[in-house]
Amino acid sequence: MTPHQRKISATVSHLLEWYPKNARDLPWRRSRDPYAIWVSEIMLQQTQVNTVMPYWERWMQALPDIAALAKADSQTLHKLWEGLGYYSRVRNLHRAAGEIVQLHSGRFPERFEEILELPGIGPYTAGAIASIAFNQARPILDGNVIRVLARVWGLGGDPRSAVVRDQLWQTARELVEAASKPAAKDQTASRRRHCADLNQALMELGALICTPRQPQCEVCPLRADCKALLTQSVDALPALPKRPKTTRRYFQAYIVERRGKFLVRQRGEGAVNALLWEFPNVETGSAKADPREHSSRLLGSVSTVEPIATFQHSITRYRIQVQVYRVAGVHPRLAEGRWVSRGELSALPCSSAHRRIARLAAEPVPCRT
DNA sequence: ATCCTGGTGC
DNA sequence: GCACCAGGAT
Repeated sequence: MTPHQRKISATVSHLLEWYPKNARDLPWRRSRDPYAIWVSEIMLQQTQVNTVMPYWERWMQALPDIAALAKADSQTLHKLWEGLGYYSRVRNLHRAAGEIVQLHSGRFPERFEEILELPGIGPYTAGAIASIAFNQARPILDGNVIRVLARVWGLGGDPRSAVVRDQLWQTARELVEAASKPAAKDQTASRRRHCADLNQALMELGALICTPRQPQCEVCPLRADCKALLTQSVDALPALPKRPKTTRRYFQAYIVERRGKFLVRQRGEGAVNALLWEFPNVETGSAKADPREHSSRLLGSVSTVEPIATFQHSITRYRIQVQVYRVAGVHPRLAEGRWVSRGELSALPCSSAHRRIARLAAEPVPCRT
């Protein structure tokens, strides 16, 4: 046995020992249903556990199986996803459910290659489903696992470079394959879900102990195996490249209310936040752009334009300032969009920013003094 | 306030 | 190699 193989095997033992005692009791971990695990993995892409939990519960309640998802309409799905962001994920879930019904008789495929074919499922998610739902020896590599492996093996260099990325995948593969083979010293009945547990342990360790900042190396199950700890380079690993600087952008949004109804419009298929509903808005060049000029250009004609609020939000690398105005005197014939009641508005799927504007719209018009 | 985080698809 | 979103940590 080479030193490398010994390290792989020690890491597997330590992780499998640690995981059952330290894993969080997350709702999707109580399920073996590949559908439930798939939904959780898609939600967990780019989104944190605490955010996902209520969404997953609601989703599973509303759409308990693949057939229910396949039959659901786009508006229901977007409403269930509202606020999670990256809305292409929900469209891909729907398309994939359709493919599973058509191509796999409604049963979630078990072969890795077939899982990987489904829309919205890449190498990470396919590995996660194969290992967690079906206990197959498939590696996973997400941000958490990259951090753990880069530190334990002391891998410098950009983890996104081909060389380091291949090293990381190879290590992840060796770990899960080692977990899949019964160890000489431990052949009790407890050896069963070891591929599932090993992969989840890697992620859980990254989430709870081997964190980006202030990792808890003192209590880490891999502290005896960790190269970075030995060489005091934990804080320097993984060596991620700096993110590009954020760009400031400025938007104005208009609350147009007439006879208790609000003017809203639906975003196009190819746009950011595709198919979501929004208040009329324009991107301007600066925070000082004239709201009267921009709103009348967008809405035909306006009488009064009153500032309501300003807030910030972020999409990808953009830092966006939204100035919200209440606009009166809009000709319903000139303004494009749909007029909806307060109740209808709350039923339409919106991005977080426009849901926020909807809350402002619901507030009573402030009295002028 | 200012920093940081994250898989897939094109 | 970039676009996609909404947060959390400090």
